[in-house]
Amino acid sequence: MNKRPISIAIVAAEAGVGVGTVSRVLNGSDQVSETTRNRVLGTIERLDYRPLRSASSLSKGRTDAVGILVSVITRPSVMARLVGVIDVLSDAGLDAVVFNVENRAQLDRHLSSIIDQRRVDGIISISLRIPKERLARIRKLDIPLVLVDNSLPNLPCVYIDDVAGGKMATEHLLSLGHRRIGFIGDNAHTDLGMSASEDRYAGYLMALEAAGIEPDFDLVARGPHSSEAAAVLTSALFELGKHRPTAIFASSDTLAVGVIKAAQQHGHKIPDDLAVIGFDNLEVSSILDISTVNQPLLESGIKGASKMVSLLNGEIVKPHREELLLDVVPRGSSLGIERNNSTKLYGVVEGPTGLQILQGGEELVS
Amino acid sequence: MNKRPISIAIVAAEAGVGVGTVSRVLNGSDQVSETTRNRVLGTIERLDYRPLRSASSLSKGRTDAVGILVSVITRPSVMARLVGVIDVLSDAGLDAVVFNVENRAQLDRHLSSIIDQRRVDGIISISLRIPKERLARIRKLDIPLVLVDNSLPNLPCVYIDDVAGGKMATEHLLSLGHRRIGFIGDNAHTDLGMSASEDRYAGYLMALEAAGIEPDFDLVARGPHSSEAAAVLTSALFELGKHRPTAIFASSDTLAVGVIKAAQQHGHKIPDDLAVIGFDNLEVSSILDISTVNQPLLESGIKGASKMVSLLNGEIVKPHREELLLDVVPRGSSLGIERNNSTKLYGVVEGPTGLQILQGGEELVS
DNA sequence: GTATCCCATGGAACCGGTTCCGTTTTGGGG
DNA sequence: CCCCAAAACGGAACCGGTTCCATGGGATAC
Repeated sequence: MNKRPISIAIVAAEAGVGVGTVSRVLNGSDQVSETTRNRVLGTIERLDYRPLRSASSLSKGRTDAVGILVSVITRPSVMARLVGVIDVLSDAGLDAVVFNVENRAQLDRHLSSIIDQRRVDGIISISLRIPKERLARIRKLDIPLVLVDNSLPNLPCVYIDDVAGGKMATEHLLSLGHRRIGFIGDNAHTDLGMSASEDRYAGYLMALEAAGIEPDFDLVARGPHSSEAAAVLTSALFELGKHRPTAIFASSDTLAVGVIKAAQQHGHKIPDDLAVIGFDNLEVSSILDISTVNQPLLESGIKGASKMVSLLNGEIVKPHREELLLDVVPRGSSLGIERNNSTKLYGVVEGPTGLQILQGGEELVS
Repeated sequence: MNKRPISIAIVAAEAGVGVGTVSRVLNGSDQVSETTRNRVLGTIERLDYRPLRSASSLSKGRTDAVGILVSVITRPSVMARLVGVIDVLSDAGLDAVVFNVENRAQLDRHLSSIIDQRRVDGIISISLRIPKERLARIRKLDIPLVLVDNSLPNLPCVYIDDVAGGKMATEHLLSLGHRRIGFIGDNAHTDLGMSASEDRYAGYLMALEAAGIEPDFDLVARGPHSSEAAAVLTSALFELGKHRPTAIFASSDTLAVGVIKAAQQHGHKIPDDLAVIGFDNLEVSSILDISTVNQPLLESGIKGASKMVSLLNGEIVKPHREELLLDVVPRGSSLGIERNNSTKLYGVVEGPTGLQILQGGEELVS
């Protein structure tokens, strides 16, 4: 066995051509005659040769990889965006290098190593705010940067209007006649600049003001981004007795789940005793029939990554800054109408051992 | 401004030393005198120089990156493992290149490009079976491979015994007196070789047999891995009337959620009319008080990535193959005991605008 | 038949580090 | 003060592609 992997020089020698010609064939140059091309391709095939990534990176001056900065990756909303990003990059032949960021120090460290070592051609930041000084450096070095779920002037980004979304959610509860509306949100995350929850809170206040309702801060609570925390906070709100809220806007579906859980534990009926609306339209909200504000999560990732691909190809990014639209999805947790949310047409058939639902275009496996 | 980025030659010239010396300083060789080292470090600092990743990759013959093959990434269980992997790699200074695989063709394409272009130093496969022919190639090229949530002879891997887990879950229901126990699982995913659901089904059959119960295939149902599908299948099982199951083992918590949802829609009380146990111990099962079989998800990722780091450092991987332990987590969906699952000691305090739960070591933000 | 042009091609230089080898410097003992 | 081994160091060769430039040959034009 030949220990040393096959290099372009070996291919060239074997095919009886120069290295330049092999390189041109590899990169689809039209400066190669049909016969030569075929001979080289044949040799490549025969030797099972693949060019080494790092070598071509060095000479081409680019890595064909994109760095993805992600905050608390476990959140379903973040996940969905990430999947969209990865799929698009993958289709474009770009490596997706994922950096999980949990605090400011990590963000700095990752950014510095990414930028300075130029291990990637571009950076996609999901739900994270890039510190100003880093931003300046990125700009100076001309490294493409796309923001997903975030917005900054003069940068390609995909974002939503969280303030408007918070307003929509609150207005939905107002339209149902509620006047004592609580808010449960995340702790302000100044560290990484994730301000969605606070922005939605701002929208909540705006909606109340527009309705001529004085905000009651006893109905406002914040905690960690978890259902458990939301449940504890909701329980605390129930201790207000007669002054407790008749509806709650949770700044994310994850929190809404906790709110509902707490209400049930206290013996309160949803939505009669307490109406609830969340945010994000996660899978869980559909399953548990929770009203929510839908935002296109997967789409945000897809569009963000597409912008990156365009940037790297030197194309003009069509909508440089793109705002995705929100819409209220009213469900049982606020309307009280029993919805049949198994709307998908699932065909149940008899399988070899028990019932079975076949998946799209899939054959029954015996 | 100097357009061209700073290279090691510039640093060497500036510091009045040879490139070799700068390189030695960068790589922490002890063949450099203290004074020279300091001078070089000073110059590096002053010029803000960072070695180019692709250049050092080429000459060192390694990329300092690890490829992560992931199946349907959106599943919370897969996610958790992925997070564990990324965090460990990141701490070890390795790039995490994520490849999302949705079908066999994609798996092949990714594997081929990863392997042949040597874009990564090692491969971690999460919940995926690597085709035999690829495996042979990986072995021949001596590319480190670690399996997470999967097991193959002679390969470092972290896995669980799904059969035993299925048995444990079923035994839990049996111990509560149930005799008509249903099973709801995933469609066999022969494409990517994800067999967890089928393995758990095997354990289910074993437990029944051990208890002297003839399996009733009318109580078995499979479909896509979603709550909605599970709900539909559960509804179908309810149509059996008197012969319907009194308990259901769902091969994942995601499915268990659908089972419970369907039972509630049909007016059946959990667990009195129907006991349910899931698998994975996802966050959702804790929130919804669903009994489950706990498996260490995050840990599997951490351990798998640690093995990879050891392999790349040329160290011996301590437990070459590692089986993680499972345990039944009984909750309200089978026991019917109202559990207070807000066991965490959350301290609710008065914030500037409303109630607030402070997070670990975090300051109150004003 | 010859001049002209262009297409196809070979190969050297280059990308920016690492490493090895040969040379210089250092330090300590005689 | 000299000698020698060991430490420190400089720099060429190298990793494996890409690209540019020079060259050769064939086709076209005259």
